[in-house]
Amino acid sequence: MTLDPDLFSDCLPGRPLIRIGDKWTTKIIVCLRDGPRRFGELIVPLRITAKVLTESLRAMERDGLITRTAYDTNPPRVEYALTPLGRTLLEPLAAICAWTAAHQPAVLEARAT
Amino acid sequence: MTLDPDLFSDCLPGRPLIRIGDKWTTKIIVCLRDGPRRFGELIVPLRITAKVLTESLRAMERDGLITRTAYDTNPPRVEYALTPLGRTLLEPLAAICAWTAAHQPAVLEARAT
DNA sequence: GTAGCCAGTTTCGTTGCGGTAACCGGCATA
DNA sequence: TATGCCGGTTACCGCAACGAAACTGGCTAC
Repeated sequence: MTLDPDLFSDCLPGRPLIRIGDKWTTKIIVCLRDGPRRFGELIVPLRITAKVLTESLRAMERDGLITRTAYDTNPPRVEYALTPLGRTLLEPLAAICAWTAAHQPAVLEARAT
Repeated sequence: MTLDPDLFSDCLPGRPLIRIGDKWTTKIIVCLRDGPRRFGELIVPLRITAKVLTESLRAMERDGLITRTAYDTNPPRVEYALTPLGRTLLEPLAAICAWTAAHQPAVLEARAT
């Protein structure tokens, strides 16, 4: 019982990470890695529904991870882009991706036995 | 529409990561960082219920991340420990923790405005 | 005038994670 | 006899994430 009950207070909040634990945030960030993208350019490769994509984008905008830019053209054109803050997430995300690529087979094998 | 629809197939499976997206796995791994721990030594600092802890431990055992060792004593004594595979998760997890420690204030500030 | 494009919104329903509370079985102590 | 400890199990429940489908609105092209 030697563990500090608040061991995680500054490192692992309620959820493992702000919006990193959910299904879509990480994928959206990876998708915006190479520059701004339009709504329709996110919805197709992510295979996400419009409603869930909108919700995710709004939440990430609130958190300062992305920006939303609407152009007053026709048909409407909206671009989403990573903020500098959002861009800082690419590095730890890459560490996670590397771990998955390296060890997922081992996990799947363990799960099978 | 230039993105490969299978962009994430080898990097970000259905969930962001095997059992990394959920609420407890990361905390359990951090908790076992310094050596084996008993059931009761996990349940107290994690502030988790017995049912959810049992479920999480079983799942992590299936995935080969931890081992469960039951000693035939009285009262019963069960120890959980990280496997070498589970231990490899500490490094990417540290990257996430570092990001959170560095940028969580910025996120909270963005959320407030 | 009708059809299509883009970026949504709305409604409704499903699923699954996590939580609460009660209970169990073997042993030890009072 | 009963009470407590340890490591669970079981039944039930609520909520938030997720999804499918239909609809909107402004503009353009046919």
